[in-house]
Amino acid sequence: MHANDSTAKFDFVRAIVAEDLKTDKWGGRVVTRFPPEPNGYLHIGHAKSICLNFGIAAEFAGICHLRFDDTNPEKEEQEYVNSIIEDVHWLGWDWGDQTEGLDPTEPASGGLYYASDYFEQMYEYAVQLVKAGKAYVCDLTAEQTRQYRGTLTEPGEDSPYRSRSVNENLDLFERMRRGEFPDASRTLRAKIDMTHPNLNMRDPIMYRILHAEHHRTGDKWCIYPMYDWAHGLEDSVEKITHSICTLEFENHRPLYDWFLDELGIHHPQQIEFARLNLTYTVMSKRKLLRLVEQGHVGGWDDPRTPTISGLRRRGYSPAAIREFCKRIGVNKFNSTVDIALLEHCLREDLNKNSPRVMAVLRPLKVVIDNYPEGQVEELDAVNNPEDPAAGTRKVPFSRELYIEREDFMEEPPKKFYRLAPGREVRLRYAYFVTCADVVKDQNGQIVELHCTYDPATRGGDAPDGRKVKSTLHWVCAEHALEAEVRLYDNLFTKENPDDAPEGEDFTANLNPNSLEILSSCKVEPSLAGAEPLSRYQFERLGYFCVDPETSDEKLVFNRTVTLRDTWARIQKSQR
RNA sequence: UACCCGGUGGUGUAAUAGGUAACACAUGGGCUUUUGGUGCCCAUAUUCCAGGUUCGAGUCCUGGCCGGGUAGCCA
Repeated sequence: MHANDSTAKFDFVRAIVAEDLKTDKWGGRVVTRFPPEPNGYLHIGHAKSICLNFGIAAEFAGICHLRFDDTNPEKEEQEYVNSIIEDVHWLGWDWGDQTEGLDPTEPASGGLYYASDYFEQMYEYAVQLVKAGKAYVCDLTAEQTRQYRGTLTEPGEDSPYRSRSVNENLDLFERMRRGEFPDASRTLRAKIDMTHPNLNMRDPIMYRILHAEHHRTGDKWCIYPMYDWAHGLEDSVEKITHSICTLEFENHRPLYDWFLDELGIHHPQQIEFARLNLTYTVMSKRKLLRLVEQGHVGGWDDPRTPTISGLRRRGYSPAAIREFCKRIGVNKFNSTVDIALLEHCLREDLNKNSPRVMAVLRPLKVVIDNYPEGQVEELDAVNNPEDPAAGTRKVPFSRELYIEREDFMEEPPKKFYRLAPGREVRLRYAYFVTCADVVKDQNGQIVELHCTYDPATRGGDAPDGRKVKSTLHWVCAEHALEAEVRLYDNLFTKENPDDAPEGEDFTANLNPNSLEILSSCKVEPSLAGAEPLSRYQFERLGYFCVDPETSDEKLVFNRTVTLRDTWARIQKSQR
């Protein structure tokens, strides 16, 4: 396999698309779709599907529709529609005129679609099946329907209403639509085979009666189509070529095919792939909803959750998420991706693109004894060593500074390179300083350090060529801005949160230390007025993002991810 | 115990007519460094099992084992 071979490295879905293009199966068209149900917020697992569908469309000169699969009014809300539109767009994908669909009373146009726009068409298709003797109105209760369906190992039995005449079915179905019957009293079912080994084929329900207000169609309908009936029609109406979904719909494919074949309409190919699992987190809507509702996290956009809005607030970039989705690939078997890969993609992007600033999380006061009192210097600092075009900025320096508490040790162990009594280190972009004295309070707590500086090392280079083992970040005391910094760790303590003791569930593995709030951090003055969601690297510490709760009175940062930390690893192995 | 799908280093993937099992992450080590960051180099480790076909099998065949999905008027 050669790197310049343009046909190389297709995943199995792309291989199918490429083959279809080659054989001209769809007249050269590639039309995919991302069809979320607006009943929750999107998460990183959805991002995999979004990147797959929109990515394939982009790579093969096709188009991808954003379509809301809004066929269950009881669970769906406009709030979710809005958040999904925002998230897909934030991830960097476009579907044409995305503003058109924002008004729930207007039909969608451009590449934004709603299943609810097809309700009338779906109804007509259903009538067509009834007329063909392929669907019937059934009066069985939910409980009876289940009993008649049989089990995994036993065949089902025909419903007593299965042999109703076409005319009776037509009449009943129309009256269902008109609202003459109470909820759940009747259903429209496809007439297939109650003994079929695939349970989905045992006369599946196409419509249920539900007198519920729909977020877009209001009270126009009191019958709503089931997924299996609706989804293929949505795909067909939109002339989708490749209908890509997750593995649990594999068993539904025969039914997807059956409906479209019986109707004789455009018939896309359904292709199933494995959904994403990530270590140390949960991905199902149900579990995320529980975390939110039971207050284990602050909301759908809590920076600890794997929702797109949470990742955004945490400081993830769309590019990092897209790169991650590219690297994990696509397959047909369940797997769990190491969260370290996501963080790797994150650091890779942030390293290239984040401006550097200095911030001290746990401040320790340092006084430079031989530095003139009242003097302030403006020193040059590089904004991004990975990007010369980012330029430089000035940072103030004077007699009193803050350094990181953990950058000083009174009795340094082996391999600790940082400041210690009598030891010389470099203050980044400033001077070499040597620790002369340690001031403690009555409890023996270190409250202040006294140092001397070497004026000849201004900017951080020694003219005599002498070396120091480490470089510390610092913030000038007089000019420092106060900030709150929120440190995050994995939400769960176990790789697989579901691995819980008998009788307990994933919430038993919640990490009690997933959030630590530091309220008296010091950051350099250039951060004044930093915009919400803007990203920075705090030198030597990690990547941080301005939280939307930030204000003129209080700067608030979220730690996106730490830098790779060799020292932390050494410490860990020494214990 | 019915039907469907699937098993490649620790993890995620590649090997596209049967032809040297490769890449990334992680882990360990080294070099460079005004971030213990970045970058660069090296190392560890892989085809579920058993037969068969073949000069040659991750790939094809048979049998087994293991994992996942499915009994909503959810999607």
